[in-house]
Amino acid sequence: MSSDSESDIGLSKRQGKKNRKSAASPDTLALSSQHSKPGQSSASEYDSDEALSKVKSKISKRKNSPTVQSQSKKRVKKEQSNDDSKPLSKRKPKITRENSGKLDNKKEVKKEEGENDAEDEDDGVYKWWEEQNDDDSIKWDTLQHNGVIFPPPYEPLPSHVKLYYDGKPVDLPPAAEEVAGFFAALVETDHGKNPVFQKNFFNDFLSVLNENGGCNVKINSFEKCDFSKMLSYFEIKKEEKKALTSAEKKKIKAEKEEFEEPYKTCLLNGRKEQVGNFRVEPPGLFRGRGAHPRTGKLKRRVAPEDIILNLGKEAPVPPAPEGHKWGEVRHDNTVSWLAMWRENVLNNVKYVRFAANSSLKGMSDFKKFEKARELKNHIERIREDYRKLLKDNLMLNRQIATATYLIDIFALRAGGEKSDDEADTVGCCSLRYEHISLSPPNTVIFDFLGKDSIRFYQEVQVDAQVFKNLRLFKKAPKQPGDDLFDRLDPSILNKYFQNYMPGLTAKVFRTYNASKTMQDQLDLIENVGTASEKVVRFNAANRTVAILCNHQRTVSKGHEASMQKITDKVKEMLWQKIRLKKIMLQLEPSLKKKKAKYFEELEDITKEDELTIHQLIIERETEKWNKKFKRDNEKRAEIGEAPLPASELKENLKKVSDLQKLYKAEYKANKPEVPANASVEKLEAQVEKLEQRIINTELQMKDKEDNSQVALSTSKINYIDPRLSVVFCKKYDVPIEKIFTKTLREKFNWAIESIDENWRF
DNA sequence: ACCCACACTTAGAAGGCGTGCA
DNA sequence: TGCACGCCTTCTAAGTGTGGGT
Repeated sequence: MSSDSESDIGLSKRQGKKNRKSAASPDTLALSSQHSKPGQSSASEYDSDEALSKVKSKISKRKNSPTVQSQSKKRVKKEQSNDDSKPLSKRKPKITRENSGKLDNKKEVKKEEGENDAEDEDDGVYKWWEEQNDDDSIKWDTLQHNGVIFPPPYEPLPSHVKLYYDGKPVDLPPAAEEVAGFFAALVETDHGKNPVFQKNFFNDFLSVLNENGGCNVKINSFEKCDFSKMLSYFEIKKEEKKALTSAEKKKIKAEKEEFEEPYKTCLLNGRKEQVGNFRVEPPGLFRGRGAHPRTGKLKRRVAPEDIILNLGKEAPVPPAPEGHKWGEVRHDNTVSWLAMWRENVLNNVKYVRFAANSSLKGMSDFKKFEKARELKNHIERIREDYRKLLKDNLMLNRQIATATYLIDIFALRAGGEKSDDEADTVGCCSLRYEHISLSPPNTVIFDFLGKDSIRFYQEVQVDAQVFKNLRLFKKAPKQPGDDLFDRLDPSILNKYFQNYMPGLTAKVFRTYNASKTMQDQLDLIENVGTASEKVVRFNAANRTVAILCNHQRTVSKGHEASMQKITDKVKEMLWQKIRLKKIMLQLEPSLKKKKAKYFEELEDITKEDELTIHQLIIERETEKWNKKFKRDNEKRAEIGEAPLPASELKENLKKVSDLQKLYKAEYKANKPEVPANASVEKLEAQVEKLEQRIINTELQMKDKEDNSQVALSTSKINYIDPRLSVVFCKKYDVPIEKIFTKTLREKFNWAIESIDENWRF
């Protein structure tokens, strides 16, 4: 069939790898290239390289640009200062107040600080980015914190709220009632309707029920359980909470704040830092993403005995809750977590960590982006090499080259092995036969579920040799279920990457390509227009990156409806516009010939459309007046005034029906009525205005549609070097607040504070 | 060489909250 | 001025990558 009878593609299934379908014969190692025609590759290599050479040429262009020169100068400077760098711990005894202090003092400190964020900065803030710190194996010298917050104990439901089984109320022991309640809250959601979720929940519910002495009814069928009473009780509770006065709400919030205050921060090397997730995860039903085999299982309540605390030897150990002990207290300064426990559903470890704005997180974020920037210096060679390696005789090498190509060009993730009790999702190395389809000469269709079971669907053109290789990797006896890259796993790939650059791994390519793309996109933006217009363009650039990384979100519930609304609005405006033009022609029929173009669109609205629009307007107006009448009267009733007479409403509705009559007449006559004081000039101005509004609305609509499935935040938070955004704001005079939310500004403070406008990724 | 435990980053959903508009 | 809507934060699941033990 193919000219690629490039011989033996042995299938070596790594041991321990998830057993999918067939395991074909053990492999022969070499790939004899004798059949591969030399001319073949060169002939077809052409279009393939387009994407790449584009990238390359941009890189080489940049090399000669002045910015790069200034950059390299900077680097020299940095290196010099490197020389006198001392270990982080010895430098900067810049520890202010409450240094060795007890955390308990914090309340007063907090009061002093008041609302002012900046105040904190002028003496206390630690500008770690102004220092050198190459060694990150030691995370801290001293670490003090107050432990974790446990969720409140379960409060049984009032006795009239029950689970019903087969129509009968059930007296559940509180522990089982709690689990039933978890499900009740979800019955109407996708989770609650998912059979796997239901089954897993039900099994665990029954175990808890048995563990706690059972109940008055023999429960053995999920279908006979009626959770509706519980659900409506929860809904009532929610309503009640919402209905509280704002003063009450404020008070509750303040109390919560005060209680949480000690847990929100900790002392790292004597400096105050935020803690991220200081709350222990409450019990609940595991909400796995995609087709997760364990979704719906009970995630059990975590006891203090399950928790391992990590803090400095010198730090006081926070007391465990009354009558309890901590599982363990550890003093490991090679890690940056404050507490951990093991969760029962997947036996995964959960950590309590520093917040994103902490120095430790900031430093590693900074290093991540510097590493990605370092890849700039190696990417050309890497690309040259994998280009050659695509034709290598050794199967392993071909797979390495092909995988690298996919990771580099399509920003695939590494794709580690997964076990049977997780959702079946894949990345590059774990792609299987069925995940790509090949369509000659060089089109590849990817269709698979990636991280979080997000679908990756792309039809792309690839390098001719890549196409050949993929066909080779799919060659019989391989079949659906088999690994495409049967010789590969992320660690092999990463080892290969290390040859180019220490610390280079598959994920660095994603960061690099994302930030590089952002830089290129930002370079295209002209410095014109208002700040908000520039933000729109920034977001468009951001979107390019998000699409590259396949960051999606589920379309919101109301999306379609709200799109329809805008479409209708546009149509109505169009109709208005055309109507105005028609009036114009009645005033001055000769215009039609004089400005033929201008009147071309007169036929753009069908009679049918016209009718619908008429109806829509009439309905809207009627409703508007009815509503207003009702509301006004309600208000009057409240202040004890007599209701407005029905005649008032009638009068207004009369106006509407007059309008309706007018429209009817227009529809019949097939031409609008000319208003008394109309003039061509006035009408032209009105048309102009409408035209502008239509353009704006359509733009807004497009933006909305484009954004409906794309999540910009993930790339903004994790992939786009924040210095790019900061430089953009400085150079284009856009307030940083328009790009970064408060949280993001805190997280990226290092970028905001340290960058001048000539910085480039 | 492989496996697994561990530590850390990256991810979308859910829910809260502020705001702009009829 | 109420409320729908979209933005932001919180939550926790789901990845990647390292390193130690066998």
